[in-house]
Amino acid sequence: MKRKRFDKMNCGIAQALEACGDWWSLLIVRDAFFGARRFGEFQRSLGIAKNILSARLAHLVEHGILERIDAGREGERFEYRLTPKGEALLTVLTALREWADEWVFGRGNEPLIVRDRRSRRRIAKLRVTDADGTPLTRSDLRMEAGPGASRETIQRLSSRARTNTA
Amino acid sequence: MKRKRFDKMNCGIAQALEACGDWWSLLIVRDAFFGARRFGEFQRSLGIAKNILSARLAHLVEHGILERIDAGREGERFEYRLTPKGEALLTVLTALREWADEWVFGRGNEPLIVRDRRSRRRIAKLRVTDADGTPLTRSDLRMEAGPGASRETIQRLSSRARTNTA
DNA sequence: TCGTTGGGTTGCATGAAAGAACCGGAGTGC
DNA sequence: GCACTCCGGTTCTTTCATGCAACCCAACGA
Repeated sequence: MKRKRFDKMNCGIAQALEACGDWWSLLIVRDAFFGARRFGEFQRSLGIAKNILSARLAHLVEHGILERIDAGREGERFEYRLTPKGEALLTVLTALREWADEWVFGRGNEPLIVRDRRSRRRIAKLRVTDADGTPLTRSDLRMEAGPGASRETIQRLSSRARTNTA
Repeated sequence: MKRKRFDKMNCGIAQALEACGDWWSLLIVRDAFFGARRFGEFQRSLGIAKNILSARLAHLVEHGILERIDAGREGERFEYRLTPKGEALLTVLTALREWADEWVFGRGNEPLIVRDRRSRRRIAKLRVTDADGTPLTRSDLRMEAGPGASRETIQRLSSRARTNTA
């Protein structure tokens, strides 16, 4: 039985995972952020099998996250570069890294520090906030159906409003 | 050949993916954010196979993202609840959703809108910024080894500093 | 008491990942 | 011109993970 895909789900998280939620995919994107461009760079840096890397790169290209560009004249040399859609994953990567820094490594054990190139100061931590910048947590939030909500999404949200108040 | 795991990698993104980067895992966490607690709730909501759900829940509990709590007196009824470590994944889920809202669905087609419960205003979009709040993109950033960096991480960063300036 | 529901486990069929081998074209040395 | 190497893959085999259906037992519920 083929693995279930998320592309029919009416949910942004599912769609994002469909595009780059496969095993290895976000590490490939991370390497692209670090400057990797060539097949061999990704392969050596990650220690991934070549056939898997090949499939993942194709999937990311298909979803518009990477772009495959001819690099050698007339040749069979290619580069994989982040598109704007791919560069927009910076928030996702940053959120993952900051989560692990705090909850896996612990403060003071971060393997990587990200700074603003000019000011040399560390970047600000990502936070979910109100429009005014007040930090919010799970219980402060309220989910509503948006313009693109399917009937199931609407039903799901309204049934939850009745039954659940966590 | 057993699937490669990321738990030995000296990288926050890899560690985060090790904990919740499996297929289905973040959707389970999403459902927990939406209020799901019981095995059957997750199963019906996601349409996931029961054995896989069982394995994923165990993995998330093992990594301290969910907590398994007795729910029936004396009984074999359990609930799965987000721990603080799990609730901290809110930024990750938000980053994924906002990315898909913009790059998959497109503005004006979001299936879900998240508001502050009190002010009823939409939450602010996550952005990677300087300490002052100035938005930053990939080229504004500079990666440095942190206190928890391994020798390989240090080498990797210094070799990149020499060869690459993207 | 008997049926039903919840919360799983087990077994099987099939797809996906790891690793190694192979391959064709471009460049390099001689 | 010819061997040799590197790059960027593809193909093959083995083993693991996923999906599905069947089964199971403890708690409720009537």
